[in-house]
This record gives sequence, structure tokens and C-alpha cells, in this order.
Amino acid sequence: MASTVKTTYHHGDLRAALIAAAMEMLERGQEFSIRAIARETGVSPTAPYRHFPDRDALVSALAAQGLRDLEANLTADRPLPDSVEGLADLGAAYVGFALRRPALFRLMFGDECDRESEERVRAAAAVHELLATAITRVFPDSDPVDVALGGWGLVHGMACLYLDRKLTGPSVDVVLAQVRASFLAVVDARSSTQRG
Amino acid sequence: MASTVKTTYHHGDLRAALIAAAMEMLERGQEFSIRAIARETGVSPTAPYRHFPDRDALVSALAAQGLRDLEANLTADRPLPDSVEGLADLGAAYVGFALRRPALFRLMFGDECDRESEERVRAAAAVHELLATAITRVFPDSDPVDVALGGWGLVHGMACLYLDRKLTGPSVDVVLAQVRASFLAVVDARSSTQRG
DNA sequence: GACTTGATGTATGCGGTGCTCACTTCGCAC
DNA sequence: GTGCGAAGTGAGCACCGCATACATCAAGTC
Repeated sequence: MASTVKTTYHHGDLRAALIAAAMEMLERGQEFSIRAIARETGVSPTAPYRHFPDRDALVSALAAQGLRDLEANLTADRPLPDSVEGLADLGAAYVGFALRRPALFRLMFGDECDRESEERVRAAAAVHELLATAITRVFPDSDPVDVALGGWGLVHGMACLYLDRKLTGPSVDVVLAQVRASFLAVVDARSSTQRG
Repeated sequence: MASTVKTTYHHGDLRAALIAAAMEMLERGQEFSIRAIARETGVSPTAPYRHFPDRDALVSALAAQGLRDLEANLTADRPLPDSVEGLADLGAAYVGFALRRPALFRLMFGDECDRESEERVRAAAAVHELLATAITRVFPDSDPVDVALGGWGLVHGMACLYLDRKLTGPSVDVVLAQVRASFLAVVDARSSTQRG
């Protein structure tokens, strides 16, 4: 009990407040710094260090949260796809998440501080597993590891390329349509080109 | 004339020296800062600002150089592939570059400061075009845009996932073999699963 | 009910960063 | 020879992550 939002004792539930403030800054597209979120939360610049040993720990907490959000997003009102088209939609949802929350996505994937945070590793593994399950379900005759990594790579790569402006599109919808089309085109490539 | 390596006038060819120092730090896997490369080069901390308006400009110069290196790497003693296997090798070379020069690769792709540097944009476009040409050559019956973006995404995504330790492998060779296998598996997926 | 204790937050300060601005130096065109 | 403008310097600002020493205060113990 007493675990509600009601502030607890000293100044409040700082840890959660810090994560919330950091997440807000990320969503706003702003740079995020320990000192800035401390300011935002109304505590001294060094207060966050009572809850996170260093910046990376905070980043890992945010990334883990983001990975859980991504997983929820990919499963929300969507059964595991059992068609290639359904799989393409799942891929588009993955890219859609990246485009909607670019700064968070970069935090989730753009760094290698992994083995540090068990929470983060577990959340990443859950996303990996979700994708692998969906892909091997649709392509049961392919090597499960090979096709799963390739499929993940395809959507992840397109997400990164659009995020970093190596590819651009006039609107999110157009980009997502492109992702679907590209997924289908690659998966169909060999059978389109009748070659054995 | 006098455009050789011989130092020119005031202190030397600072611009080139700074780029070289920064590149060296990147290869060494170290963080790279304006002040650090100035120190390395033996000039004052603010001297670099005579040659680069800000940090991003230097980053763009490095990224452009890296993109040119990547392109050279992908074309070096390798004709444009005309088989799926050759294309898989090209993809593996792309990932190989990323693994060999991770910090540089992240610089090249991990940021969006594009429209700033025409040089960088052009170098990126050249890489894009090279991949697109190779892919559409091997898959002439697929939509060229769709399959090219998907193919690029696949190798780029796997490069990022391995770079950021979302995927791991015991050795570079094993990773590259995995990239080849995944590329072939995805491209073959639809025709493996006999489904129309 | 006073006392201790340990978790939480503060104050101060170090070394690092990108960057600005006023200054000096010096090669080169005239 | 002289002036000019490009190239380099030095001091300084605001910010950063982080360590260290100190203050506060809820809670458990006698």
C-alpha cells in the first residue's frame, strides 16, 4: 500500500519522477542530461545520483521502458501474423514506433551499454523473440535463425535509415507503405526472378 | 604545386591534420572531441574553429570520408554482382566495414546532420546508388525502388544490431556468414514456403 | 519519548566539453 | 615596404558528468 502516486517521504518518488522527466524531454526531441532533468524535477543537480549510479544506468532504465513499450505496441490489438502481409504490417508498426519516438528509439538501440542492465537485456530479448516467433510462423520452411535475423534486420535497418535521414519520405504514411512494399519485394525477390 | 604533404605556411595543413587526428581517435575507439584533436595536433583548443564552423561540420567531413571509404571498399576488386550469392557477399562486405570501423560507421549513419554538408550528402547518395544498382541488376523483375530499399535496410539493420550488441557472434567471420545466410534466407523465404 | 541510523537530498568543486570574442602573428598582394 | 586578411592564441562562458563532504529526516530501538 501507499505505493500510489502520492509522494512518499523525503521529497517524493524521485526515481520515477526523473525517468518521467527524462522521457518527456526525449519525446520533446530535446537533448537529455542528468542536470536538466534534475532542474525539471526541482531537485539539486546531484540528487539523481542517489537513484542511478551514473548516466548509463538512467539510459538503460529508459531504454528498457522503451523496449517494453515497443513490444506492447507490436502486440496491441494485433494477433501474431500468419500471412506475409500481416508480417509486413508488423514491420511497418516497428518502423512506425521508431518514427513516432525517434529519440527514444535511438536510445534503445543506438548504444551498446547492454550487459550492464539485466532489465534492458531482458526487454530487448523479448522484442527479439516476438519478431522471431512471428517470422518463423509465417516462413516455417526457412531456417528459423537465418530468416528471423534477416527479417529483423530489414525493418530495423529501414527504421534507422529513415530516422537518420539517409532515406526520406513526404509523410509517415508514405514511409510505412514503403516499408511494407520493400518487405514484400525482398521476400518475393527470388520467386519474382524465376531463376531456380 | 606545393600542394604536397609539405606543410604550407602558418603552422601546417591544419584542416587535414585535424581530420586525420580525429579519424585516428575514432579508429582507436576513443571518444572524439574538438579539444582533444587540437591537443593531439599541438594547436590551441580554438584553432579548429578556423577550419570548421562547429563540431557538426567536422563530423560531416569525417562521415563523408567514411562513406567514400565504404564505397571504395564495396567496389574494390569486386565486379558488380550478378548472382544472389554475389549480392550476399556485397552485403557481408557492408557489414564487415561496419564491424571493422564501428565508431566511424556510427558517425556516418548515426546522426541526421545531413542537409548541412553537401559533400556528405553526395557521398551517401553514391553508396545508396551502388547498392541499388547491384540489387536491381540481380532482381530485374522486382520493383527497383522497393527491393533496393529493402535490401539496403536488411544489411544496414544487421550491421546496426551487431554494432550495438543487440546481436552478437563469436567472431567476425561467423557474423559475416550469418549475414550472408540471413540475406539468402529472406530472399528465398517466399519461394521456400510454397504458397503462391 | 529520546537516540541512533541510514536513506535521501544538498553544496561545492573538479575536469571536461563546445563555442565566442578580443587579441596576436605572419604570408602575400600591392 | 606596407597594409590586409587568413590563421592561430588565450581568456572566459555555460554546460556537462561525477566525486566528496555535509545536512536532513523517517523510522526502528531501547
